[in-house]
Amino acid sequence: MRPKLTDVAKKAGVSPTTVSRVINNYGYLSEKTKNKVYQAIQELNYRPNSLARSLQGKQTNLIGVIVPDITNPFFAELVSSIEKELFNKGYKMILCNANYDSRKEQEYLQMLIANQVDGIITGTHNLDIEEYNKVGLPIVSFDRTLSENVPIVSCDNYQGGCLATEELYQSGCRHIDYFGNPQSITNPTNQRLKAYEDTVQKFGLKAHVHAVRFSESPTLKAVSVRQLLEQHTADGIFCSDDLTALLVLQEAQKLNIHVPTQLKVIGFDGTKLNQTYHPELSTIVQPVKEIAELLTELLCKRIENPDFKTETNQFKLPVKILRSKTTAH
Amino acid sequence: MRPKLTDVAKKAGVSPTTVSRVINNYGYLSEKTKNKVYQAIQELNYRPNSLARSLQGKQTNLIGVIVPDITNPFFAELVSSIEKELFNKGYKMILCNANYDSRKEQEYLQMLIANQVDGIITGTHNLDIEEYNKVGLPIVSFDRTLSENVPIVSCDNYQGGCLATEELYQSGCRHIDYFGNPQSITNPTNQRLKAYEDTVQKFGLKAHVHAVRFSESPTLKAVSVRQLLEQHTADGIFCSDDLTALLVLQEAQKLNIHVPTQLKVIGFDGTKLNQTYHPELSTIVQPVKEIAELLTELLCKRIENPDFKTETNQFKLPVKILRSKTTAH
DNA sequence: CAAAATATGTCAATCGTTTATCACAAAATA
DNA sequence: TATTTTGTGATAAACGATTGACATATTTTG
Repeated sequence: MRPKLTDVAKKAGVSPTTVSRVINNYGYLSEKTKNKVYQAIQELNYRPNSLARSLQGKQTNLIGVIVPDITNPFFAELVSSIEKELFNKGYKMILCNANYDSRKEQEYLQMLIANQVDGIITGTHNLDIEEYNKVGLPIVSFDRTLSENVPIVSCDNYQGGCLATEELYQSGCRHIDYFGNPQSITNPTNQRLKAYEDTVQKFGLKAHVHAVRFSESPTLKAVSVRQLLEQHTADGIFCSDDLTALLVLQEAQKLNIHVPTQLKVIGFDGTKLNQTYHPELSTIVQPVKEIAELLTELLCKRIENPDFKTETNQFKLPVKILRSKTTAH
Repeated sequence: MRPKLTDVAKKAGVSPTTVSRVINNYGYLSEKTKNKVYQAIQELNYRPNSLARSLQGKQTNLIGVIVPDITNPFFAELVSSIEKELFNKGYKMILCNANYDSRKEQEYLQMLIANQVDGIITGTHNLDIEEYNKVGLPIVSFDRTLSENVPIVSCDNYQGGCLATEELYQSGCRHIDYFGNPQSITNPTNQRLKAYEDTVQKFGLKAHVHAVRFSESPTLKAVSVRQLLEQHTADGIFCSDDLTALLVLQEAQKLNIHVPTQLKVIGFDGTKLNQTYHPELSTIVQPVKEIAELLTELLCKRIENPDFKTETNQFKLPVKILRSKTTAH
């Protein structure tokens, strides 16, 4: 049996009240008793039962983090950054992999509530916004519009879309295709598409939009990509994420379409992983660290003060373009 | 304020005891009252407070998962598989990114205990084994030796090492180098090295072992790799993980060393990510799904029955070789 | 119709900790 | 010396749910 507060009291030869006072550091305490208690805690390897503390009114220091897919390097890096931030602030993370499955997301949401998490960071949503409104907990969201009063952090998707499209144009492309995950209009990542459309129009070009679902298997995605490449119509492709861009590069190579001379490609996300293992890929780099910092910052503010409000609930962080070989001219 | 059991009772017009009976499904209950209660639960969006339940003696259904680095695709896939398994069994995961930092690992361990997790899966350890013995909770380990009575699951690292080395030899390599993360002898992944040494010896070749730390930055790793390649001594390299193998391929290309004609390369891990985006890389594929299944299976057995024992505490799962272009001849 | 089974309620203890209140020292200050 | 400050203990009520003991209906069965 795990030692409890009364065991520590007995060991230290003081009252339970005193032990609690030492742990929570309030009231009058002499150095001597403090040390006695600390020593007893050490010897028994005692840790206060979080459940009991939290039940009594203290925070749980648990944060629920919901993402669609942790095996996607972008989310892995985001989660890693969030975890770092949370850890430094004394919070622990319950990771929920929703897998683009609304039932799972719903179950996780209920579980997080039941486990009395102090707050939730969500980077996915396939649920009715209503479900999130019912939660009654501090929430912040990454790249998803949930509700009026849920802060939403994202990179400047529109700016990224412009930069990417312009890069292709300036590298000489005149028939620029868009490959991307089809999204609802309210989804901020949809701004990448919007920016693409606006930008090609600005240059007097036509938009060619192709939907490729994230959730689809890479094999399936590859087939769609291949079909498109076989038409040999595009001289530039803007992919809404790097993994799709890599697929395009792969299929292009198989079809002996030379990049960047015959076809230029640019992606989106710019994970460290890709920067290291695919430095040739031009891409739009999301400021993952800054996103994680802002998400946790906003959430913690809300936890400390539930009435915490900012003028706006939309936070767009600037992206950077990484020009490399796949858009060289 | 979140509704509680008594609120549900009031709403349904029954006693708190009855509500509890409905939730926990025991004693005599009429369909009518059950429905009344269910409806009240629905209307109030009530969830029993996990903290209170667990404090009362029920399980927390929380499992701590400790890994060194979630941004490493291998661990991302492992964590993803573990999460799937746990979710299906009704458990939730607290993800701990230890970052090769023993202080952080220690803090996380304490936190998991304080949060009364039902069990721990650990895939890293930089702590004294003693720390883990003190835990007094069901633990299972991936690829790390913790203690006599902690089950340890890993792929058959030795078999993998043999397969990899043999593959290089059979593809014609006669000067085979080993690039890997230096490990303590007790670490099961060290068996990859052992297998390499045994196998080259079997073929009458000399072993050439080069240490490259996982925890080092890719840039630093790349430098070591480059230095080695510049010597142009090896005609085959066995890397103890795929990421290092990719680095070797990259540096080889920069130095105009052609793979596989001048140099053959084989990695280890075989993540889905690499299989998709680097199908050219020959590698040893770890059975991630099976590892995750076994880990959770063993842990759950221990949770249900703390005295659960198996004849052995070492579980080695067979690996598969994936022959591809980087070892073609 | 009596006995058993079914259905619900009341009450209280429990889990481990926090925290307020009251009490009573001993030490420091006026 | 009288008073305040400081240090400690004892006691009890929370937090929200579970569960056992017991009482009391109502319904079903023999």
